[in-house]
Amino acid sequence: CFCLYLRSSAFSRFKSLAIDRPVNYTLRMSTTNDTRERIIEAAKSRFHNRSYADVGIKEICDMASIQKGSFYHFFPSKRDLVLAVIDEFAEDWANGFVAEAFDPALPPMERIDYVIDAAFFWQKSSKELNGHIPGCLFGNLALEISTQDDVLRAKLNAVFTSAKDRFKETLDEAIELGAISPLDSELTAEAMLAYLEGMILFAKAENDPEVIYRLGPALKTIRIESSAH
Amino acid sequence: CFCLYLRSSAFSRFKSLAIDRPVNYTLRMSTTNDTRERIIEAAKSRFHNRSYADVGIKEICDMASIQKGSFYHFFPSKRDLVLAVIDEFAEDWANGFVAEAFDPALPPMERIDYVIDAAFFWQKSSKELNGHIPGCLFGNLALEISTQDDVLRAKLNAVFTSAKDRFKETLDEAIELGAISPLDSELTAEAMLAYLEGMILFAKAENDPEVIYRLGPALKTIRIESSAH
DNA sequence: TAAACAATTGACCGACCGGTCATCTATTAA
DNA sequence: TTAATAGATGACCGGTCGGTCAATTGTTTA
Repeated sequence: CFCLYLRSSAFSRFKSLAIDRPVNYTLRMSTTNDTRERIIEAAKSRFHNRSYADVGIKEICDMASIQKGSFYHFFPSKRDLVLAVIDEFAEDWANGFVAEAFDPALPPMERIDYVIDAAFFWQKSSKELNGHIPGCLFGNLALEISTQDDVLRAKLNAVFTSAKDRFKETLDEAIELGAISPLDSELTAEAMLAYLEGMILFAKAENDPEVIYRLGPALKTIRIESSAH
Repeated sequence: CFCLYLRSSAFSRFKSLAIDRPVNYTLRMSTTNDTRERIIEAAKSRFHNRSYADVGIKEICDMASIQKGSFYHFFPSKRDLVLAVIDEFAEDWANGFVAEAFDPALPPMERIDYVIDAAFFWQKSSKELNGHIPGCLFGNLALEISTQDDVLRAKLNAVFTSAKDRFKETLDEAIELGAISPLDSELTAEAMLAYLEGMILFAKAENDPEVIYRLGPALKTIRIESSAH
């Protein structure tokens, strides 16, 4: 499973609260109360499987078994919620999907293959649960709200950039080992990530995870040459 | 400009009404009353620049300078409206963007370059108008509603398939002319379209049309080999 | 000219939207 | 033990959502 929700979220809460609170206070927070986490967990799942605009606060509260007043005790607005959801999901992603796919023990170009596998199994297992492929939460949100909220857009961009960096490291390593001929690793990394999002978009549109296996082989063929100096 | 709205929409109305209506009646419809077209035009622009869920009927009516009752005289529901919007936009797309990019007078692989140019200028001019890159309406809708409405999903798939066919024709022609080495043109066409959608997603997330020029060169490097027999 | 029908109006519907607030309870620190 | 504060409650707010409808106006056919 790609989700290390409990571990990662408990850690992040501890970290953020420890800054300006006494230690024993922080311990209480991180051990007993989980309402905030339940809200985020509920929102994460709904936003991922439907859309930001389509999911209401009431529905999230019902799913987390709390009242609306409690929600606004933890989040000033729906927008602040989705901001937190992106943060948490990015952490899940980095610790789960990305960490698993970009395993440093693997030869660099095999990691790229592994990204395809990871994406396939993720979407496939989601489909088995809900009947529909949810796609990539970041891609979904990026297309839904990029024109409407520049702060959210920037946050999503940051997530993409850190994912792109993983591709770039891998490509640089592959070049160094002579596994591939030199290229512009920065741009090629971005291109590969774009292709990955495109594949997932098609898989979602066809509601068929096999699309990822069909189109996957092209990922490693993507190249952008270094520009001449 | 990629939009031949007036010409194409007038033609489609004529066609669809001529089936079961007397001729002079059809002529009146296609010459005087344009309310339905104004509704679709307003919805097309709003859905493209924001999202399906975020745009209300009231707002579309205001934009088209009609009352809500008039809207429901032409469309049974919001869902039927977006169905019609997809139809019209697909026609605009085929007659504009696609027809222009896949110019048969050009050598096949140059058409692929031209797709990048067309996508770039389209997004760039949209940004100059509204301050934000709208992306691809079909990609936007596919990610927003694929999990919620299988009929809409199927309709969007049909649009993608017809676009994919243009890529496939072009690749087959290039292979025949010896411009590229043989490959699986069906899959490679789908892969190229996926990459195109991925590029546009990134351009929208960064709100920068230049992304399309940066990542564009990789489009022609995408290859999926024919599977062995 | 009259009947028929397309087109339009604007008030109206219940449900739900994001968000507020006074109030109460549970926990903690002093 | 008490004062302070976090957490939770549920009624409530104005506004908007998609959608309905009876009545009116405009145009065409008979």
